[in-house]
Amino acid sequence: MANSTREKIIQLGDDLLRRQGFNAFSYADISKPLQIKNAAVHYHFPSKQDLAFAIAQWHKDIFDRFSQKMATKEPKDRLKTFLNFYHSIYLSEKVDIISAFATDWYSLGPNVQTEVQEFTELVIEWLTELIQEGLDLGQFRKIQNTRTTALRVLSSIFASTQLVRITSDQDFTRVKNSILEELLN
Amino acid sequence: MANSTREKIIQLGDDLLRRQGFNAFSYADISKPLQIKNAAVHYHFPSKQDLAFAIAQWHKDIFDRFSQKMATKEPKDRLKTFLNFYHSIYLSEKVDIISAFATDWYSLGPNVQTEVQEFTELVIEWLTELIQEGLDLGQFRKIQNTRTTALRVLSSIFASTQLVRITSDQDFTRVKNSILEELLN
DNA sequence: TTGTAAACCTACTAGTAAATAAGTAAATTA
DNA sequence: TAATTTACTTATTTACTAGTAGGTTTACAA
Repeated sequence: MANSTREKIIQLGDDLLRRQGFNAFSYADISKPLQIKNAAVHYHFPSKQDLAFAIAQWHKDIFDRFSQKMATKEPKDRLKTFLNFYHSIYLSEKVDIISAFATDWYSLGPNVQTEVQEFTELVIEWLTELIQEGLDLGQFRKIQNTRTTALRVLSSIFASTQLVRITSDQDFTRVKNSILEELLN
Repeated sequence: MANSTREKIIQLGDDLLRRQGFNAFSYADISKPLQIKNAAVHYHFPSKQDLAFAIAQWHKDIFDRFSQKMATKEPKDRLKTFLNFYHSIYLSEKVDIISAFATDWYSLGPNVQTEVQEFTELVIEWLTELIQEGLDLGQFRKIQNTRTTALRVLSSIFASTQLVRITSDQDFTRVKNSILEELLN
């Protein structure tokens, strides 16, 4: 199943969405590299909205597996893994999936928007819990409200994947390290 | 000059770019509301890249006037005005111009990219100086390297204008206040 | 063996995109 | 006043867009 055409379309669609934006790629950009016809993509995803929905779902699944795998690790390491995950994103010239969806927000159908909202809330809550646990264990420093801290960590990381396109690679590492320094005791 | 067709096209183009994205609007979206023909837009901006360039330049000019007007004010007030400026952006359902350009980065021609890079560096340097001054005057708390702090302020604000599209309005205010709290003595 | 459904393909439509050529009216300049 | 430039319009081109109708192959089941 992992290498089914459907899966390949989702992965390539995700790549294009995050590298170029939702309105900047077409079904042809997907069918050509996969060496299938345009209509084959439409067979799996009748409309582009259906594809967007599937991509959102896919990320939900990935994050679910990620958070389950991380559950046993301690907050400090979970945060580091999370930050490193985004580090690898910016290296691939892509932006984070949430910011990608956010910028193309008004091109998305209501069901896609709902799916993205659910996924985002999942990530924020995961981060909030992580920070709370870190505080309880004395690994983190208390700065402000945990959700606010979570939002700022997320914001900084999201924006960084975009900002480095404009400024320099160094700037990402700078921000990443400062988040760690700020939180860690 | 302020209400010339050229100026109107730039302002409407900026609005569309930041609300929908570069690839999500067409010349028709500009010509229709202005009640001119499609070709009239092409007269002023032969290609869409020319329009993007003009929008970038326009923001450079605006920021130039902004920073000149702010020059006499003290760092604390300058920062507050800056944050409030972005608060008004998110209220208008638009995203910041830099993140808008960043997400559509690979749809932009090299000269537009250069212009955006120059503008971004201008803003970062302005913020860096502001923070340094605030530190010298004892208004701000030293957290880390000034450029890093500037990047994090910028990142948080940029991402927030995007994130609030997905989550709630409250989350923006949360982040905005936390930036102030963190910096101010 | 026949039937059926999944996973395609060929061929097409209707609409929209950016861009251009050529013409025109009004204002500006020589 | 004549020539030129500015700011458009009409009309068209080329290319691409998402999406669909209907036919074909393959595999698997009854």
